[in-house]
Amino acid sequence: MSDSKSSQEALGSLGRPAFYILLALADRERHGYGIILEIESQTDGKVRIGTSTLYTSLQRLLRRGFIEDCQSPSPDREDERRRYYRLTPAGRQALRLEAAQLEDLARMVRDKRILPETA
Amino acid sequence: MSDSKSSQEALGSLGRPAFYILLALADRERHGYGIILEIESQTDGKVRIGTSTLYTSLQRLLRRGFIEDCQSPSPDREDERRRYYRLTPAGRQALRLEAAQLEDLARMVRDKRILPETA
DNA sequence: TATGATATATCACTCAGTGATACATCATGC
DNA sequence: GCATGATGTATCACTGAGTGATATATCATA
Repeated sequence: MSDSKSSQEALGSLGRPAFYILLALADRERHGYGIILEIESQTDGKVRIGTSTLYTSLQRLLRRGFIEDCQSPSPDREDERRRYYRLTPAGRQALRLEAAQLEDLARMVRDKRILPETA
Repeated sequence: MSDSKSSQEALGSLGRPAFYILLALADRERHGYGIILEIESQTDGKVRIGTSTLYTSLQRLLRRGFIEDCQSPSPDREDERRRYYRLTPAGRQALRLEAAQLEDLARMVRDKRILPETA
């Protein structure tokens, strides 16, 4: 094999659940359970993240520096159990990168005419 | 947790490399190395699948019944080393499903205005 | 007949996703 | 007061996907 040097990787390291999570945090900070509900809402109930997926993903995203803990947006009258997360600049950057790749991919799909209708 | 019954899953089981592979096989049968080149070509060299990723993915896709072996499209003057693959109906179905999910995701990205430009 | 591109394959490792499970707290009705 | 269901966070153990490294064979060519 030649593998033209720096091949092997370059595929974007975010899994789908992780991507949904970052996307849910794109516009504002949210707490874990709120992320689940946001994803469910945004996808008309089609995508449901389980709690194990959510919290293990959150851990990994924290470790990678893509998200960070933050204060509740409304500190008064707040549920004490909640833990809030927001995107870091690195996380936003990663999300942009993934989003761009996704757009490319969606374009490829359209070009290959896989779907009956794409309009 | 309540988890509203049939949660936990529903996320589409195809990883990105696997998706690229199925997409490369959407219009015609190809051999392994040809799939690598097709992906590289379709993405302007941005996405490069390594051989280990390719062949282990092909094995899994065979096992899942998403692709199958087939004859060379031009049996005369053919490289004996090549092994050709094509989509099965199940594979095409899986690809359509993934593609539809991808379109939804791309739409969500556009709605959230993650990218500076989407037009 | 050496070389580089083409071609397939496996191993071992890592990491992400996930079902099962546990447990705490909030809001509500009885 | 207290049971209940929704809300909320967390961990364990398992599976499965992706991948760098490596090996090997054949093709085209110079």
